[in-house]
Amino acid sequence: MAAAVRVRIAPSPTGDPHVGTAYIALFNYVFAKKHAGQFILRIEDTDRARSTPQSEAAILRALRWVGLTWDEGPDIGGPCGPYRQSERAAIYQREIGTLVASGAAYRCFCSAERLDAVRSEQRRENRFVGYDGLCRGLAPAESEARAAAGEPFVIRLAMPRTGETVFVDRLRGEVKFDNAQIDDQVLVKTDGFPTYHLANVVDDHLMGISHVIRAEEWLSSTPKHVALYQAFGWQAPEWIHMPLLRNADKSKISKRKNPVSLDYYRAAGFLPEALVNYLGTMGWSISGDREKFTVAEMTDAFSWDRVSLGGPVFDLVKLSAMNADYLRALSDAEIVARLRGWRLSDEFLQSLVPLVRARIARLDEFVPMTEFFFAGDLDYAAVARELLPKNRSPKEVADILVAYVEALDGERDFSAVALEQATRAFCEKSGWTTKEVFMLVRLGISARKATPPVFETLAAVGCDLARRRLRLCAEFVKKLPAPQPAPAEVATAKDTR
RNA sequence: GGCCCCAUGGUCUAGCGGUUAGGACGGCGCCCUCUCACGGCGUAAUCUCGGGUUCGAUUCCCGAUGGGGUCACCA
Repeated sequence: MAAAVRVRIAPSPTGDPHVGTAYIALFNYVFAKKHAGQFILRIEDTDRARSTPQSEAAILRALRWVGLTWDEGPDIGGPCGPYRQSERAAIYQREIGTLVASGAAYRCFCSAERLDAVRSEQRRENRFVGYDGLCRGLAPAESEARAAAGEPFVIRLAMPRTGETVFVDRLRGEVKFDNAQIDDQVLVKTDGFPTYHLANVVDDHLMGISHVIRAEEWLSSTPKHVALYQAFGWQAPEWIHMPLLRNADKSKISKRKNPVSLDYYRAAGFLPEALVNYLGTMGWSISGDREKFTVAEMTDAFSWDRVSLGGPVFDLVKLSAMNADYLRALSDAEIVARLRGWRLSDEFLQSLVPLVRARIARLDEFVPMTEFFFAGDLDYAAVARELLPKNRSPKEVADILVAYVEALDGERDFSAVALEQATRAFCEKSGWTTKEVFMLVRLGISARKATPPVFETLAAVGCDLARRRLRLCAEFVKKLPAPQPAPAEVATAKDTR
């Protein structure tokens, strides 16, 4: 008598659609389908400073692109809506009320300064770092009075101070935490919005989530969630923490060391079915000698017993090889259709025409002139000389390129006008001349010293490909030999290598 | 640093007490071939270490080491 399976993916719309979201979504999706359950999409936008509707839209689009469609979600509704946490404020308010009333949670009036001071002292003394519980002893009447008087406060969970919290992770077995090691987590922020911990638990319960399948980074906050379920008197779901995708150096996958946006993979010409297959081989195997499978085949064969917990390194080379397999299996006509759905669309070609029409004398010049708009990674060897402006070292150039990419990360508007404005601001801040930076950007995104205007070009290349190329370009520059130092310096340099 | 998780070639993995430790990517070599690629064949490369348990440990237990995560009014 297996209970109904209801699982969810709960992304936070605060940036690009993340490959890790697709990874976790895949396992949720497959598990749901395996057990004829529901796969739910819930948008966790309680960080009102960072959440954006554009990001939410991008996440939905990307998840659809990889084919992981949901049974309930903010766009299609369902019996447990709304599916966007920002629209569920009344629910959290109601639920936290019961916790405050029962004493399982309490108001905390401590200032950020005081919390900082407490924490830094704890850190200095190498002790457990967490809230010291000052406001926990406040008399209910005083707490009420101060709140009524308009004093700002957060609401914290009153964690049990003794004993231990034990829960079962489906993949690891029993995991135990000493309660004294668990912080009195903030559940409601000063702005009245719930934190992840509260909203997540309340929604999972109200939406009937049976299995929480999420990334391992959540493992150490699970005892807080377990404590919350206990405080509410609710039955906790089953916990399943998937291993984290890793960079080549084994650290948690990150945009500094790996393309991480699903939009990049689409723009770079990966097929969604290949990407999703590859993600299915991260920490999971269908059998000993097979690694190519569809989502449907993965569903048929799925079992948690086939999960391995060592954090898998995400390898673009291996992904590309798998992508090649999928590509070759397509018919000629299908490949043409894919190309048209990618960049060889009328729409994209038309967007390029204004950039080149004044620069071409014959049609045949269009292709060579626009070649880099249709490429993935570029080779900078031919422009190596140009990449080092006068009096700039390889390291300086590499650093400025990386700084520029990071500045671009905050850019929501990727139009030529906005990009020019942002880039000029960047130059002002960094002290580099626009002449230097504009040329470096041009070289980075095109590997050419002559192109249509940089910002139009940048906008057309697109932010995902552009970021990838600029980072690669930075790496290329870093390896360039430094310009010839003055002879005197050579004579005295002894620690060159 | 405290707490928690993890550990098979460079990478993804199979293995669930006795195997010549299997497959894939990548590397190298050969074949195919007008070139390149595809394809085929071959090859080098792995059980982190130390204790147990056992007739026997890659496999089970403990410890060490190493790696990772987490310690926010971000998720």
